[in-house]
Amino acid sequence: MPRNDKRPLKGNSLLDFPNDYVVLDIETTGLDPDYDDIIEISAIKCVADEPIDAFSTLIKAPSGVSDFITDFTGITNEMLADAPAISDIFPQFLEFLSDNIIIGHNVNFDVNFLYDTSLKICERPLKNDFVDTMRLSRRMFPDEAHNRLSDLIVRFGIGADVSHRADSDARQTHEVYLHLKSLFQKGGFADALELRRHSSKYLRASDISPDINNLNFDSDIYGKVFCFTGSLSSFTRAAAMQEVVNRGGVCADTVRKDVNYLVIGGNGYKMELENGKSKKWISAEKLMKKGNPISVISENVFLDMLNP
DNA sequence: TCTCCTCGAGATCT
DNA sequence: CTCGAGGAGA
Repeated sequence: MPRNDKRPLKGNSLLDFPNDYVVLDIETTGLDPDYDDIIEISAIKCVADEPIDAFSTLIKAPSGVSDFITDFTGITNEMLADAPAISDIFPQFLEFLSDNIIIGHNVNFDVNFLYDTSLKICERPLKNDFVDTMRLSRRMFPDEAHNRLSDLIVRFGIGADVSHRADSDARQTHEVYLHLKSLFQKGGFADALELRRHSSKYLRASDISPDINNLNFDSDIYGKVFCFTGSLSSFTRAAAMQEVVNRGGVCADTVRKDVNYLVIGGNGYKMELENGKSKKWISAEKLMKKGNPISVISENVFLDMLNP
């Protein structure tokens, strides 16, 4: 079910606070798994939230590290000279990781690197599910502008700065996780872990009633029935419906015999061209052939009707 | 109503 | 990558 063409067997992002897991962090030569290499892995195995084992190693980068990465992490080419190659150390890492849930900050970054490396070195995909402390904190602190690891360690009083070394960052990520878990269990974040499918209500034309006292009955819109298809570029569909009813017009959810105008949204028009006409558009043309006077108009024509 | 799809905006990782 | 808005079909 993972709709991930590039990594079809990648695990799922869990919205949960497990007790047993491996919290980890990696350092790399850059941001792109296709072009960059892992130069450090640190992982802490926890049972009942307590560390019981650890794995940490530097890894020799095939093409070395840039000055930027050395400045950013403190990892130099000299430090990597005696480090094991990825092919020598990765099987041990997979054995350490086993089938544990992975925890990390913006953990998709780490999981994607590890997935590709596992496929390349060990010829098997990394299927572990994972918990992202960034995703959790965004849900628990929706009003905060930023939820970087550096923000969270300050917010929770864990530390003043991140070192950008895997071992230290993994430990701080674990502290962040325990703070998030503790806060969640104290309550007040009831819906933070809920799957969010459709937060917005389906808009019904009948829900729109005039929001002004003086209706403009002089408009061409008065007494006419409108239906919309495609998304509008100038305003939301709700706002467009509001303009109609404020002028004494009526809005319909579907194309019916009594519909006078079908408005094709400007943003939707491109999609209509690519995927063909919408169902509403097609049913409007059928009704027109039967002799029902439905006008199919563009968003711009609709705007002209609003503001003659 | 419910489920599934597409799109754009915004944020984070080294 | 995740999320919200929006659309379509059953």
